[in-house]
Amino acid sequence: MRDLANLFKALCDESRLRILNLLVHTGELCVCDMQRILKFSQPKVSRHLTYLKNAGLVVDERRGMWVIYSLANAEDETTKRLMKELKDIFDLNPNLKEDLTQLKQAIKDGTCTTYCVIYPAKSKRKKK
Amino acid sequence: MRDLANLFKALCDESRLRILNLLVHTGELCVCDMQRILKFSQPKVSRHLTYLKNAGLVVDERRGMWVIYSLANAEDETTKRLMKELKDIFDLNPNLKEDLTQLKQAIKDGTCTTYCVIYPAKSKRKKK
DNA sequence: TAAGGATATACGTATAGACAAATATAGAAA
DNA sequence: TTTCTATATTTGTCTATACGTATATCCTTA
Repeated sequence: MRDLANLFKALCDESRLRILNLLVHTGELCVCDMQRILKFSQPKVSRHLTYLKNAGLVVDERRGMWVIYSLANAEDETTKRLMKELKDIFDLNPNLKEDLTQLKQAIKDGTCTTYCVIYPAKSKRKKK
Repeated sequence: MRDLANLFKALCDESRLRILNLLVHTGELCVCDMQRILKFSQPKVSRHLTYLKNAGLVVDERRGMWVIYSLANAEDETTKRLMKELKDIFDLNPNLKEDLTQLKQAIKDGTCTTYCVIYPAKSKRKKK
């Protein structure tokens, strides 16, 4: 019960929703990419990612110099359902769509570290 | 965007989720019933209901001495989808189920004002 | 009008958490 | 080792909001 409230707590911040939106569409992204795309300060991205990680919504993995965050595989049915719904809800939102435009632009410009430096071979990757 | 975060803000409190759960299953309920079933102080119920009302999730209507709260008909697609999903999510939660047991008990005992005093004729009512 | 029940609001306190700025740490490369 | 880049954490400040207590308001009924 408290779990359910905490799940929504992780979702009740605009910055975290924007981060999740990027991850929903890419699967994974390094911190500095989110920072650049969303124009957040570095500590700001980091703090929100820590929050999402503690809430069990994302996982992180170090890749050399970078830390890659990706969506966690939800363990419980509730989180699973909600995250699935979230995907659709995100697509209804114009502002979130704009963030995705920025993301695509960064990939095209070669300024997206995850796609252009860490994993240059492919733009769609399989999970490890 | 801020709207979406605010929607989740309304859902990120355990007390408000418990209130919504009752409303999801009854359609409508007066303040004093929620207070008794959830064992909340009167100002606590009232404050959370005001919060939910400002968030556009519930509407209120005075019926003589009582104020009846019911679920609002969501105007936007996002809220609509989320509330629909919420219904299923609530049913997965044992604690919320326990609240419903208390509710049914109150109806049986005749201590549920909404069902036994305000609308004694029927236990399932149509909306006004 | 007075009284009482139902509901809302005001106030003070406590806590969570958002932010910026500064600092710390980790890994890569010189 | 030193340096640079990426990321995390600490600190201090500020805001939102949860709570209980006290008080106000609204409506019904005597």
